[in-house]
Amino acid sequence: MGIYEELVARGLIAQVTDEEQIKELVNTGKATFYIGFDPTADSLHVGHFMALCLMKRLQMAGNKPIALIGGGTAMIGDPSGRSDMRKMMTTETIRHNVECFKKQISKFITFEDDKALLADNADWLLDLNYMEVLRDIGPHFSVNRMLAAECYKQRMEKGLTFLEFNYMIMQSFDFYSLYKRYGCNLQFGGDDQWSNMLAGTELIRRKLGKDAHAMTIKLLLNSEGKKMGKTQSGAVWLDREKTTPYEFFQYWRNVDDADVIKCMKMLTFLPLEEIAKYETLEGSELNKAKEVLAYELTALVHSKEDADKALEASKALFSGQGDLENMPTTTITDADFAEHSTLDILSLLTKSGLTPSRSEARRAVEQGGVTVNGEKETNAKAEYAKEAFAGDGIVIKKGKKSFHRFIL
RNA sequence: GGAUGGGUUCCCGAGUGGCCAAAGGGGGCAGACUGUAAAUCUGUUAGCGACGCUUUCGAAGGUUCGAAUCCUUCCCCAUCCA
Repeated sequence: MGIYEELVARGLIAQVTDEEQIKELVNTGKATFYIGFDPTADSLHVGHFMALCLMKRLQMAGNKPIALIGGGTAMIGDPSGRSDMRKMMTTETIRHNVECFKKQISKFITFEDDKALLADNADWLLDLNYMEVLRDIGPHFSVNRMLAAECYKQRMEKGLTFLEFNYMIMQSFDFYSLYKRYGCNLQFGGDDQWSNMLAGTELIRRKLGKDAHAMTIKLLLNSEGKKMGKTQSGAVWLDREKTTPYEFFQYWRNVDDADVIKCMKMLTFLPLEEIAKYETLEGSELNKAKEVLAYELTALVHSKEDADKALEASKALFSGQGDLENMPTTTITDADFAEHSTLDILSLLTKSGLTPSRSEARRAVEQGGVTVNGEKETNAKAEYAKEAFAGDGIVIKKGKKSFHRFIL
């Protein structure tokens, strides 16, 4: 089975420009391909992770990846599939984000021995001359066709600015530039990028008379058709400062039954034969698969140690085995007792981040959602003296899944 | 530039002088049921020293005992016209 067939079997491929040619290119390791990442935040998230995995898979099959950071395109903001305009980012923010991206990407892809390239489209986009671009590239884009593109559909109702309208042209120009510079002949991207990517292959054909290809990755959607990797508090980040390994682990441990196998196929490097075994599991048995999924991903994104710790902690919390060491913990200091000799439960809940405000903490307590050391606590005025934190400390549980430990 | 309709809480969307911290839905959180799943039902969903107080309805002023609601100016968005 070639790498292309494996990608298909994993359900990663959504659309391709020319299946036969791409298969040939990729299976023989002759592809020089790129995936673009727009630095819209200071950390990559799960969506990027899938793209990075894909790069890695293809790299292992002998192809050469180019990770393109959109330091230039981020100045515009991709309107694809969005119903409102992105916030314009300052140049400083973009520069900062680019640095963060570079660091994270290098963790996944080997850049040694020229096996991969890291590029930033700011290098060629920022110095463009407007008139030259208009005359050089402009004639090759039909506004009629652009407006018909799927990616602008949603914006036709709400309004689309000229700034964002240009995104497609810039992305096409990227592909064209990479083709000329590095012989990049294949572009990967999320399925929402399809229109932009096609425009790129077209530009290359028109300008250079050469064939380049595009291939989109299925977006990681859950069974309800929503993008995965999002929680109500934001994205699931790959940066441990923004999403702790434990939270990351828990996110995957808690996916829907219907999504486990799909996630395994798309995100992990487990052999397909092994995944097939999990596929036969049913009902509560699927929890095993979820545990494996969470473990594998945590190990990939963070480290094996982090995965072990997260697994330990989750066992300690949910099945009463394992030890407390790896649970999210806050150390209480004397300063915390400076004003009063005791700490009340609402302070503990907010201090730990279990609740965002004291009001919400109060609600949680009064509704019976909080336990302290395994005992339900419904008194919002409960207080704890310093001695209570001695030894193993105090474990506060909010709801079924959030825990926090306090020690001295 | 002109005309018209708009900007309400996390989102959508009611509300057109006091009964409004603001209907309803979505989402979130919690409880019951479960398998750390889904579905369902129930409660809850601005903040705080909490049967009271403070801040909120695009922004700033004003009228009024009292404003999300009325007036003025400004900003922004959509549609049509130019």
